[in-house]
Amino acid sequence: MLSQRRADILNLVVDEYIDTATPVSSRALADRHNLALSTATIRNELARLEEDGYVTHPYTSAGRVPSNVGYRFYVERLMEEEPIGAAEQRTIEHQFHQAPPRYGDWLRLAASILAAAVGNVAVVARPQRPRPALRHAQLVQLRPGAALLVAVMDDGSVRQRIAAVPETEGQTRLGERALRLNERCAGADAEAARARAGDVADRHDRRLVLDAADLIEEHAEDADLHIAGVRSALEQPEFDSTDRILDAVQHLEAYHLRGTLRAAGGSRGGARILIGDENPDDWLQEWTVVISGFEGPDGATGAVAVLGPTRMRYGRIIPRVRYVSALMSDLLQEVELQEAGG
Amino acid sequence: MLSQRRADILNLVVDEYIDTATPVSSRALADRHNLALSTATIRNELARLEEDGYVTHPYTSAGRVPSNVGYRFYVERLMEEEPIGAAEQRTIEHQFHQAPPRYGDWLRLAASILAAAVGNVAVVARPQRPRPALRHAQLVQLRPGAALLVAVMDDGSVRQRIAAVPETEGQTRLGERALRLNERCAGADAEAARARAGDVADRHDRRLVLDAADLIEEHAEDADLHIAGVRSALEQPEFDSTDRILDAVQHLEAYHLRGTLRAAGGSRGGARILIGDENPDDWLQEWTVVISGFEGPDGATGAVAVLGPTRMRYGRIIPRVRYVSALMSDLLQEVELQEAGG
DNA sequence: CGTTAGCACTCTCCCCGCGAGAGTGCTAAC
DNA sequence: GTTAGCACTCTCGCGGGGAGAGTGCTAACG
Repeated sequence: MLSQRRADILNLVVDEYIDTATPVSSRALADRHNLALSTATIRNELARLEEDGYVTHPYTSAGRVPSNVGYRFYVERLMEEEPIGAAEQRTIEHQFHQAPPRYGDWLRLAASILAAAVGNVAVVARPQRPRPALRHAQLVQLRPGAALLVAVMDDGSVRQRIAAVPETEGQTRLGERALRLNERCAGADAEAARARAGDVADRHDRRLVLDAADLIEEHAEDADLHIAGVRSALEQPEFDSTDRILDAVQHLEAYHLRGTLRAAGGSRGGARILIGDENPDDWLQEWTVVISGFEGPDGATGAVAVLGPTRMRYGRIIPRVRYVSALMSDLLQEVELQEAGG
Repeated sequence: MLSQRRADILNLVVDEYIDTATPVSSRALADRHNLALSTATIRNELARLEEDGYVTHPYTSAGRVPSNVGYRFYVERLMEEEPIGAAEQRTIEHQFHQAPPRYGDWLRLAASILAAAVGNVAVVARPQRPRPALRHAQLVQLRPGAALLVAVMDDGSVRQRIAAVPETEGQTRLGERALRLNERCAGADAEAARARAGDVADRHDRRLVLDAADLIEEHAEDADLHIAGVRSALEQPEFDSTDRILDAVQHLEAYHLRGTLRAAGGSRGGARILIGDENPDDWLQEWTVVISGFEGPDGATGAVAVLGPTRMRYGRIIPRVRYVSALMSDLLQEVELQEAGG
């Protein structure tokens, strides 16, 4: 285990590096923080820390940079969380309550607020039930033979697919089919719906029941992910080359992030932190993900996450992810509604 | 008007510049295309073209670069459209028919295919009716006092907002309210719904009718825009500095593009082309937008667009935008459905 | 009068070298 | 165990300078 002094030094190294984004020298530590030590002694300690893998050298005779191990230790033992002041809390909550009534916009707003508070990419995933059931289905005719099957789930999520229908039937007949579909499948999860398909005599109706079952089972649209703060994240010095930026841009879109977030999972209440190579994804090897699950209505769970370079302000970001996550839970309990609107 | 020879030279300048992305010299024109002219003569003609505003000089003694006026003339009079070969057509249509059944994925696929074909940003906007009517509404309780109002429109689009409901009512009672809401508003557009609100005695029911009216009126979610090819576009030489890339990234997201596309409008059938400063948006001053509207079912209109630097391969891109747009119309008429799926 | 060769001039781009500066590791003294 | 001193290393920024590409102009040519 690390001696007290060495831990202190590591702490300072990480703090300093997070702040300046340049390798930290023994001189910087001696000057800026009043260690009662000479630079030579500090250098010795730094050498030991490097032996143990907490810091690295980009090249001989540059300062030290924390390693993933160093960050991990920092997050678990050293870091001081930056409290969310009363003013900041008010600001955030105020923004939340100015929310537009549209649900999607509201989630987007949440992402923006968090992104602004932490200066990195923020992601908010719409709460969903693990195994949602069908609330209501609609058929919207596209053209003869094809209709859009729109399914509203009991967690409010919506899924759509193109379904085959008899060529000869117009919207009226399709409406009747939708009615029967609802009678059969309302309240059913995928399994139940599929089980019920067997009893259906009409071939097209059966097909629709199976389509609906598929739809229930499918993952929700990626539109259910809201991303903000990409620009501020990419303005950080780690993204100096265009290649890095383009790589990041490519991965930082809803469609791809879906999988990432699912993999990272949501530890309800707390915040899960994945630093650099702790991430399963290749492209995240130099990123840190801070993620926290929150509770939506009725067993649904959503997630709030921040993504940034491993050199991120952990002490600031972690409590804010937790805070916004908790706020989301709260607001889904007592949503402040503007009485105006019409 | 331009003399034949001068028009020829302009044509070559634009072709060459599109190809190489470097200012075009008189020598390059003389060498690569067999003009029976000396470089000196070409230089004279270039000087005249510059006087008339068709080309510019980045600095004294560099080659010539087409101006917006030059591109405009090129697009209208000079350019040769690059035909879509049988093989390419097959490839594209094949990809389309491999579409996953989910509607959103299908639109996304369309954007990807187009983006791949043109090497630039492609956008596909879901078809929507100009004044949709409510098909069906659902209430999903979030918490006491608040519910998610989900509205499925008759063009298949879906809108959601948070609505106030009586604190004391659970999902069952809300279901009854939803039923009444549907009875009152099914088939109504925003105006009709609002008109009917007056007749509703129950205060909360009335509030819901008005909420529904708002929802009908609102623009659809930005999730209805599908974007692809950002990376390939940003790899082009015009995006050499990180600032340019970040600016582009910031604007190239669904939320912001919505307005842009609406402004550009969709000329059904053909393709509308906005070059550089012909674009209303500030950030598009060095972009060209090629946009084409397509017909969805039942009076709904969608749009297909390509965005790229003004130096884009017009002759390639324009017919492909038209083609994909037409394909979308066609496919919404005779969607090929895989019989498998369950 | 249009076309062309020749030439002087200009501007960019890239490479290179070099010196300043920052930091380390090591050694020897305290 | 701590510290001062020193040699050594590596980066970074700056300026010079030459090569190269291209133009505009002028004068000659058919």
